[in-house]
Amino acid sequence: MGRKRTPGRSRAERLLELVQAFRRRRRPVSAAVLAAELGVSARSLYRDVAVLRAQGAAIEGEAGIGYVMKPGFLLPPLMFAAEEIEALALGAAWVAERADPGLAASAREALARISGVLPAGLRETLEATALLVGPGEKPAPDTVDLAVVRQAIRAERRLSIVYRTGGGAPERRTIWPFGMGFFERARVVMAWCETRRDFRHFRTDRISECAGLPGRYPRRRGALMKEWRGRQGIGEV
Amino acid sequence: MGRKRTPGRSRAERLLELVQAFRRRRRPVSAAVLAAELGVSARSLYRDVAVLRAQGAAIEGEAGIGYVMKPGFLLPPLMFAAEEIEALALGAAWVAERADPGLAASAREALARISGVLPAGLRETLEATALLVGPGEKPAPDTVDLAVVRQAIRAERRLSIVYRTGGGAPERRTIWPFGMGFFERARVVMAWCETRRDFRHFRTDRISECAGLPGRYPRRRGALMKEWRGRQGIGEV
DNA sequence: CCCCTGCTGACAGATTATGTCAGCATCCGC
DNA sequence: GCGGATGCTGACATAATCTGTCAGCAGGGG
Repeated sequence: MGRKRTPGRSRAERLLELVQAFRRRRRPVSAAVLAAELGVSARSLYRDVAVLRAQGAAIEGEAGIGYVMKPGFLLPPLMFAAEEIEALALGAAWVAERADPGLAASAREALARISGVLPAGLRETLEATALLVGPGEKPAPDTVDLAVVRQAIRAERRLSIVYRTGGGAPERRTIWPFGMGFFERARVVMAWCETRRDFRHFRTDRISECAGLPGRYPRRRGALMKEWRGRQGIGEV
Repeated sequence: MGRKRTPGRSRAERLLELVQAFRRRRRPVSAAVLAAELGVSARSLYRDVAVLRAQGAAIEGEAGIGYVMKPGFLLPPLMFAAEEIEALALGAAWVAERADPGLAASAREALARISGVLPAGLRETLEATALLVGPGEKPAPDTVDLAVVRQAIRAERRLSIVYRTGGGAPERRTIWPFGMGFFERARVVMAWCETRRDFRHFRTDRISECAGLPGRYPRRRGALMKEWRGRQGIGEV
């Protein structure tokens, strides 16, 4: 039963305080100490830690030791040359304009995050950027969400897709995706095709279904990429 | 009465999302739009704004207009998501591949700076990015250093260039550059041409000489850009 | 004048947060 | 191995908070 509670600040505020408390320390801290510092019970502190972890904070807890938060939760201040900011803004603008909607949104989101840690002068440069991406023919819209494909690439997971080849009927295939290529008029998934036992490219606008399969594929995607590059006669990037 | 509620994320999470939503925009946004974006009622959004203000966010609301958040909120943004890093990497790769050498180098440099603040996992994502820019026809190389042009744009300085039009002999012109457009097969400087007393585009590969003149041109480049947009029938970005 | 928009108060019901208690697992020093 | 410190989880009951709806006021722009 929640007997003694001092309303105090809101939970959101307390969570931020907890982050600051972690950042202030280098040595491990016990939950009891932090709980006392924030004026809550140890149980609540465990819950708060769980929330921060769910948000992506790398908080490590060891029994008998305490908690340590590794850096990389909040974005630290960043400094760039003006031309570097313009280069980032232009690249993000290109992605926002020519990639699939999910990646486009991510580009805008990333730029917004960077904007949040820039000094005032550079932020103006970013907001008033004069570098524009020219209009042009865009790739046909996709049926499936390419974020699913990218997720599979990152996690090295097999995908089951339904693909319509140039002149044929749709076929179901199982692939090991390891890359995605962005051309001016098309996007392509690079993969090892289990069905064909060879490397294959799949235009994203011809994929009508796409579902991740459980388990990883048995090779590293870096190795697949390297082998594919060799076959393509493309050098290292 | 709270009738239809989708549990969704916690309030703390939503508040951070709201900050990001503000940072993503430069133009005023209405509470209704933000509420829809966050999946919450307008009333709740007003409450959220009140909370952020209490935390020190400079959010300005004007009746009939909407909200604008001024920069300088002490709460830094959260770390990038994996897909955001991929979006940045892809954009930078495009710039590195398709822009002029100076801007390409800046893009790589900017990415290196970002890489420096990433936690290990994200740095791997960045370094082993699976998103590639497809090969394609690149713009013809330039004779002049476009960094000079960009510098002039940033500083709103007049430029003296020698330009070769489609079928004519090279001419010297004085221009007020306010933007640069990156097309698939060409790069273009957008400027007000003093000689022609009108807006003009200049393909960068046809500029054979380029030198900054002292002093600023008498208009703000943002205003020039806006007017040019109006003439082009291009909406706001 | 009308519409859009910010802003506030009230209310009731749903959701969440919290402390207490109890127990298990893990790491360290002894 | 033992004991203490510590992380971690579940259950439970109560208090606090959150939320949407409704209603209304005020300011800005056309």
